[in-house]
Amino acid sequence: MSAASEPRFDFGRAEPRWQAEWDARGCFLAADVPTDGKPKYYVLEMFPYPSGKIHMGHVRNYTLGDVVARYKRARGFAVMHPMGWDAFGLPAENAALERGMHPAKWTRENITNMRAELQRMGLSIDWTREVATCDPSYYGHQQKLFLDFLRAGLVARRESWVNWDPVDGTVLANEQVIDGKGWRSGAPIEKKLLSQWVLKITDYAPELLAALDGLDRWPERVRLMQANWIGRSEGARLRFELEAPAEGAAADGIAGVEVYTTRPDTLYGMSFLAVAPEHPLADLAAARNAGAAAFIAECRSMGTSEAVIATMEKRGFDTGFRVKHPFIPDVTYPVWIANFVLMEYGTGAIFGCPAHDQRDLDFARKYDLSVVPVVVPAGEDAATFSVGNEAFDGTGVMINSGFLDGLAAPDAAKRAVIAELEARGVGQGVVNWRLRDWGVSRQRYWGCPIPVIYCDACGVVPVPDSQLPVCLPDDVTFDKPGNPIANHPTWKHINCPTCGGAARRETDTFDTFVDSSWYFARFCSPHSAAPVDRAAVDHWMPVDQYIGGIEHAILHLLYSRFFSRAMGKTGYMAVDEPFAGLFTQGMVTHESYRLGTGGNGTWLYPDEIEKLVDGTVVRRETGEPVTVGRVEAMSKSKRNTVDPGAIISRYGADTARWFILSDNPPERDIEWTESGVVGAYRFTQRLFRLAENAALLPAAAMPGSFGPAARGLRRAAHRAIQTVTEALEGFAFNVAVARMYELSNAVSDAEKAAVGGDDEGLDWARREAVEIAARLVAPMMPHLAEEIYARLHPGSSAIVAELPWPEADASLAAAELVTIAVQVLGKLRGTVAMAPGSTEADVLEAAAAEPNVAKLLEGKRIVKRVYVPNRIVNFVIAG
RNA sequence: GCGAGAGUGGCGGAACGGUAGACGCAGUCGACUCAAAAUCGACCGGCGAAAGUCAUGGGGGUUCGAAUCCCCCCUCUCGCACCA
Repeated sequence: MSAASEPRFDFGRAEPRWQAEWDARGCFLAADVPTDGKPKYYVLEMFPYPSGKIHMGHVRNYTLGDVVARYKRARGFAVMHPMGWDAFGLPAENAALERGMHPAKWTRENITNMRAELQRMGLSIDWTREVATCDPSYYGHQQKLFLDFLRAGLVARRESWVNWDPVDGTVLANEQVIDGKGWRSGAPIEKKLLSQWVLKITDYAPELLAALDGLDRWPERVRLMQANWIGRSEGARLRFELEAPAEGAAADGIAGVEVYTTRPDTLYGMSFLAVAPEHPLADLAAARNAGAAAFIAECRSMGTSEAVIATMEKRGFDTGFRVKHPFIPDVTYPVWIANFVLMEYGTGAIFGCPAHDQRDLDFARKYDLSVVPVVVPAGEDAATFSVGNEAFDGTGVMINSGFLDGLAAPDAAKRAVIAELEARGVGQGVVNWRLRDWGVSRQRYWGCPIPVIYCDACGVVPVPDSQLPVCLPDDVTFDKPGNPIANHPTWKHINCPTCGGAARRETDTFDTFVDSSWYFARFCSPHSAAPVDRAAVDHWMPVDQYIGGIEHAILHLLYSRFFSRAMGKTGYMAVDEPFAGLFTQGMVTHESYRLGTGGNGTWLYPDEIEKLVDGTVVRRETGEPVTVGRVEAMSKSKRNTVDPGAIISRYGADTARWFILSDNPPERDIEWTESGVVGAYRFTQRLFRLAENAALLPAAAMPGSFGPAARGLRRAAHRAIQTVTEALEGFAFNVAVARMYELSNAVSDAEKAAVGGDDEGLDWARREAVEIAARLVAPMMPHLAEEIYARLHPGSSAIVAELPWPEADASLAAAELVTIAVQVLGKLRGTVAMAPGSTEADVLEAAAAEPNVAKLLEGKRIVKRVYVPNRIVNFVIAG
């Protein structure tokens, strides 16, 4: 057969043709409120930010979801699989600043491009449900939800600290703060207190924690991370009286400091008290002490991110104030301002017990404060136990602690000390939560306007529902510092809806996490005049399978869980948990390349380099040497990206889908390699060729009996139905791919056996196996599957996308013999082949007779015989 | 720093506590070819002539049996509240 007549899967023609066919038949449309009686299945992947082009992470995410959607459809579910755009956010404003392009135009162009790219992937998406969060027809409903939350008491106004760039006159995201400086201006950033709208997620902290137990189709680690984030702790609040009241500027002197601790049992090990730089007592210290003021000012320039605060050097300033110990008369401790104490957690003040807390110990060693152990580990001598540079935070027995001595720490001692605090009226046991209320105000243009009005006479006035949506002004400029909406000459000026007097609009917009906290509900009825249609959400919610990156394990998922409850409270929805099943995928990584040999040259794109036969890597155009860097997440800054569009053009969507599924488990990071893609491409061609050869065989009635090769092939095919199904159910897509390779190898073997051979029924079995292969591979490579099926059934109007999932014949799939491993003392010494139903006695006899095993057993006493049916025999011998 | 994961041949990985390395990629040799590509066949963890033996990041433990369960350590990844 010459190369020219070699059958080839022409993806360039086949893929658009099948996409058009699915579209024409409406294969993937769902109804808002279906009446077909089928069980529903809602598959959702995290919607993308429209950055301009899809990246490999998207290909992976949406391929995973599409496999699930297509598989569930074949299993008889009515599947809803929508797509939309998380279209508000900072990058659009950056584009405006850098290229003078309006965020709306930039975003809409990006959406158009990315939609086309996603459509080329052959995803089984109901595009009639598409929404973009930057569209007033979406965000107007969000404003309505917010106003209903406000009326329901779920919203508050509160001050909080933000990163402030004094040069750009703007608030910075944590990621825009680099080494304490603004990324654009380079100016040292400051902490600034701003009045913000918050959603009261902490009202739901206990419930959000408790309900995690019911999320049995979520990864355990995500539930753990959320539980830790919510951070329930049991401790005590206690008040320390100042030795002498601190004089305030006015009459509001401070007489004491309230502290929250999870370890009240270590109270006798105290050596200092520390307050956050933002604490009122710190303010008082600053008022009378220039050193304190300078230290606080320094702390102000260190950013608001917890990670930054926790990793920097622990530093403090002694205010000169002293507090009294609640139980020990006449003993006082210094009050420090410390840069590692968080104003947002607990009361913004701690007592320091260096012996039993690492941060306190580091601080005490730096400033030479005393370190008194009050808990000794079991087995340690109280007289000699001391703490070096490692705090002891384990369980033990109380010492040096007055009435607590001898009690078990921490639990019994905690109970005793709390009882004493309560008896003396200086403190009480409390449950504390790490979770903070959700600040949703952003001083940015490209977001959903917060629909409130400020009136000097009436105060804060919600925008009346009839005036929604509050649309963003289009005619904004980005040439001045600050928020473009606030700078707009007229937009914010409005008459108060209550009194009619002059008033101004809120110029802050919502955090984009608000947009993504309810889009899954909107997808159920994307054209509804209300935020959601109750019948539609009642039918479709919760999402049965949600798929996205692990990087969203906490914030997005927790906010969405809160939002569903808030929408429940305001009557929009009855489902508390929006995502019944969650799958978190790994990242897509690639080698990175830098010009030169020092590893610090310009980053190069993968298609700018060439790997020579001797293993060295050079720049293709110039031959300059290139350093191959580590494999890491694809990112624009490192230029280690691969453009999915180019891959699809060159190898086809099925190849891209197949590779991204094949190489490793979906929850793990995947390294994109060119050779892997070529391998995937070869498989599409191989499967097509095998299938087409079989399709050329005459279609005939099923024979009455089959020869050995035909029986073997049928066994392989029916086993593949079982194993591929099992793998898909378990999200083990890489295993499903491996099973498909095994089936194609079996078809290939049969093709060879057919040459010259005369095996009864082999032609029929080949056609059967190839049809099974097409239907099993369809969720993963849908275009190829259709193409094969069409060759097998010329003239038929049936398509794989509308066919049910194949059923395995278990009797055909069963093995004729099983191999049982035989061990002696746990080491493999041989195998025996047995019929599947063999008795234990028969298997043990055959195992003992295996020559190698018999040799080892000779003259020995068998102490124990371990027998695991169909798997293993282990002889434990003595003597 | 705190919280959460991951680590198996040259590479990606497979493996209800039960034959470690399925399947793929790369590679080596061979067939076909004028040649190349494609395709097909054989080999493919280390040591050893073989019998064997050592091997799942490192060190301990539980078990008849551990990649899998427990403890300690190392390395890498994710999150840390205004990136999405």
